[in-house]
Amino acid sequence: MVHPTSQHNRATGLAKQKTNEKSKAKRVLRWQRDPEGMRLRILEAAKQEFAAHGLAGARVDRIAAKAGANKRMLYYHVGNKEDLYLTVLEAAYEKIRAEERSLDLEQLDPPDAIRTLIGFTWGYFLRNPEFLALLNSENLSRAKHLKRSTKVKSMHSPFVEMIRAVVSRGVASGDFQAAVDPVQLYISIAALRFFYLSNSATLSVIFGRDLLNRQAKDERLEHMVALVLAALTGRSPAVFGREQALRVGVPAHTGAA
Amino acid sequence: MVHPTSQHNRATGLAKQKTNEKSKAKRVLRWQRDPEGMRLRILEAAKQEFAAHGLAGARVDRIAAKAGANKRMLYYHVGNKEDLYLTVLEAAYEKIRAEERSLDLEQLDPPDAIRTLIGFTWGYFLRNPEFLALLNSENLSRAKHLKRSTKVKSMHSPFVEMIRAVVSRGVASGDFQAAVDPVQLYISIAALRFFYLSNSATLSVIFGRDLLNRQAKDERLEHMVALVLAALTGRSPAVFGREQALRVGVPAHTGAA
DNA sequence: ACTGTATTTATCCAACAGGTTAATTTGTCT
DNA sequence: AGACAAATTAACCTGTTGGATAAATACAGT
Repeated sequence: MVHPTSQHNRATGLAKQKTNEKSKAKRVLRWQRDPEGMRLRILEAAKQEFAAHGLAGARVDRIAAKAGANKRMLYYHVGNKEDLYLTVLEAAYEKIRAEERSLDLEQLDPPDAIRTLIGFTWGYFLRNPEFLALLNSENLSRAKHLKRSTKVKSMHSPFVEMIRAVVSRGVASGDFQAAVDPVQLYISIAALRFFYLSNSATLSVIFGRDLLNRQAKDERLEHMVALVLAALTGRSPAVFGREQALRVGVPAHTGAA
Repeated sequence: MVHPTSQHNRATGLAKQKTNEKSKAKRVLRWQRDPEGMRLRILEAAKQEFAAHGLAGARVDRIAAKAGANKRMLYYHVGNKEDLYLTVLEAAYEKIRAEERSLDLEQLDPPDAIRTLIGFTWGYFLRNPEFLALLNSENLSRAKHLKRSTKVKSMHSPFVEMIRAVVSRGVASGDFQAAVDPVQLYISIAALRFFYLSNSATLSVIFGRDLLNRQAKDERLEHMVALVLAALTGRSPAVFGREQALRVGVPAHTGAA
């Protein structure tokens, strides 16, 4: 019955402060209006929930609880479950596109530009692991929702053009030997990081080693950069992947998936 | 009420043939026992269902219907939903491991061995698209089920060793310039194909072009082989990816995801 | 034919999940 | 202060879903 801060302490401001000890219980603790904040909390909670359980596995009640809100609020502020899902997806794309646009490769020499590009996206996905899951979820539904989103369709990644430019410069300068379809290269770079992170759970079980600790992640980044640069420059930058990989051999487990 | 062939025509043999028109309706059409067949149909149906909708989205009733069975049969023959899921997963791993073992690279010179390896796995995933979805599903649940499966954990892929051997030979023969950690290379090769196929739905929307038609798939295979071989040999095998990629430029859309 | 067990079917159910209704509270404008 | 819209809450409704029960049927051994 008591509205006040019913679910969470979503103290948006100077909310509760015992106020007047006499006034009816109803008025001791108050909730405040905060539509924008509420909407944001809902979207954040929904992102976590959808990322953690997928579209079908996500629970509307859990989202509400996590947002310190009421189920009715979701419908009031966003719409039904699928609307909510699409909104989350669109926000995720917007976020990554915005960060992508902040990257400037023009000053760097081609190999460094590639290094920077790979390092940047690697970092982004490490910082935003939910995005991986959201994309997988959307692919499971065969992009059904994305197709309906004119918003996302209009948000082109600047990376394809960046890659085209860098490769072009690299070929001209002699740094790179081969011309590559920038879309293919874009996909390949995305693949190298995406698969590793997205499938780290199963891969870790199969290989019997943790692929997400600091060292493993560093090694992976090193390997990806070396692989791509070796392909582009035609000069394998020393032994790539783990140093002494072949001489020393690889740990115990060596399954695969 | 009429048991006979109630859901499907799962004519396991010479099932219905109008038999004796006089005998009671109950006996006109008969179902036959076929435990092994039933189990297989259930697993196949379950594989499709789990691949299409994920673990949470899968519906036990749909699996039963698709298997031409009854819901009770699932519990009788396999167990509850999660048991069923794990069984499907284990069967999927068994299948790919079996095919993997059939691949013999020892006779081929190192570059051809790599080509063959990539082509083989590419083909496997094209022929078995459900496996992609199953793996994604399992990663969504952070390999919770795999961890419980001693079966899968003991099924090591022969590919890591094959790659180690091939790279080793390649370095010795001078075909390859760099030594690579075979596990990293294994993951990278897996990544190049997995991401492309698994994310083709969203990528197709973003790029505004179909990534799964014949030509696109051929180009992708070509690109993957070229990328890996260029990195290993240090000799970019001509322009890789799409011929004239840079000169001609790339189609209309060029977004990204 | 007779019987016990394996296999299969039809039916039911309690929990759950998404969505809706209606009441209550808050802030703002007058 | 009063009124009206925006925001929030609690309670309810209904179809679904995984799972369980119990009855029916088939088959093998005798």
